[in-house]
Amino acid sequence: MVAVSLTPRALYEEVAELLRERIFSRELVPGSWIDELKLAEQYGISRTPLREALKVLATEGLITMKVRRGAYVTEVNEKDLTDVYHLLSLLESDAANVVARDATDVQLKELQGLHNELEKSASDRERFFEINQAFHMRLLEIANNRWRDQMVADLRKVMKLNRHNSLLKSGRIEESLAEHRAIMHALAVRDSDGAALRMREHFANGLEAAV
Amino acid sequence: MVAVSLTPRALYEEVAELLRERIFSRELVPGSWIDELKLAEQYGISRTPLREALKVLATEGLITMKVRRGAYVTEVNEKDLTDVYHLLSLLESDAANVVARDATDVQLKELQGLHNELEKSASDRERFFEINQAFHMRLLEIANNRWRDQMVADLRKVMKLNRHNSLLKSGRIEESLAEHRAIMHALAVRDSDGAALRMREHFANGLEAAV
DNA sequence: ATTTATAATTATTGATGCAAAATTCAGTTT
DNA sequence: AAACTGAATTTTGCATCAATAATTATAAAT
Repeated sequence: MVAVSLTPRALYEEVAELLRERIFSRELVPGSWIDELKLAEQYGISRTPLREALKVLATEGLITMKVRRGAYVTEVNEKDLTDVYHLLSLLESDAANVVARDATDVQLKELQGLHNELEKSASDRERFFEINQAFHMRLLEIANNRWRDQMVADLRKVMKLNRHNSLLKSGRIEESLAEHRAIMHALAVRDSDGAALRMREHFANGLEAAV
Repeated sequence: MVAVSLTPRALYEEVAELLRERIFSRELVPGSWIDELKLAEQYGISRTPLREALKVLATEGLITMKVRRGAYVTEVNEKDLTDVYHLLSLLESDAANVVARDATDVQLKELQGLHNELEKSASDRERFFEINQAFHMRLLEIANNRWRDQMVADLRKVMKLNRHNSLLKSGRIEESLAEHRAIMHALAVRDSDGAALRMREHFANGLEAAV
């Protein structure tokens, strides 16, 4: 018996995901051209779904397509990273603003629960980042704007093109925790401007580039 | 002799543009399924470039794809419009903030020039909207963040899916002009927070949904 | 020897064909 | 009459094939 996915994705979706992984792992380095024939052969598929996958990645910004020349992995320079990071900060701080204003008490309690988990995980760096990510994801979900969610997801993918996406100095964990505490407090007392401001500060201090 | 474009776009790009027009003109109404075969026949092309065009539109959010079911024009409800408009306001007000802080004097003079044109066009509604759009475009260009530009472009496309995208009551022109004047003043005196605030107010008053 | 032009090779873009899946319609059964 | 089963039709998804443009290599001319 063969296990079959409940929600079968199209082949081009699967391929797009595989390519993302290879790009993020820097097996496909920024600037290098994509060899359609070679990849199709590697995956044992034809070039049609591969090309469809490439178009998806192109609109995500991960690869760049040149007419009649093919596709190459997008090169992001320092300015690109700064620009993208700026937008992430803008979008997530706005999400914090919205959540402080509109979230239900139950939702705020949920965030508080996640934050408490974070406080307990300061010693375990791996777990700290896991909970941290969960917190930000949940915040976005509660802000309830699927268009923003999509934009944040795409921007984060671009950030991952960066070679040194490990801004996670262990010394930063304590500071990061303090910033998170400030954000959570502002959310809890429904200080929307304060929540947005704290989130921007949190980003300015540079932890959130990771993940 | 046949005129040939200097930068020949790929066929799927051309088709994507044609489909966008048909969607915006509501010839293809939100919710209706896309008939690949029929469209390919109409354009006299095969299904391959058409399908690639559909994937581009899908990532732009104009159409939605269901596995093994096909694609339909995205339906945007009131909440979607509110959400998208909120993000446009956020991104453009941030652009105003950045411009007030970082633009060169020459660039600010250029914006002032556009604003002066706008003042003179209050009587001609057609021209007013034209100049208005040019002002916002130029502001974004000067803010100099290609990722934001891309996001704003995509969000504006989604706004155009709206049936009543004519929030342009003629009485609003005078008020809109006053708001623009306030924005321009804040930019001119490099009051970045003020510029962002005025831009948000301008959006809150609802003109910028048009175009 | 260097540069230009032409030919050959390589790679991308577009068309066609085939297989698989989903929807629809008809027929039968409860 | 309504509902369920099954076949037929429609449509999507993938593969293969053709042609079109670009790059590289080779040859000739200045």
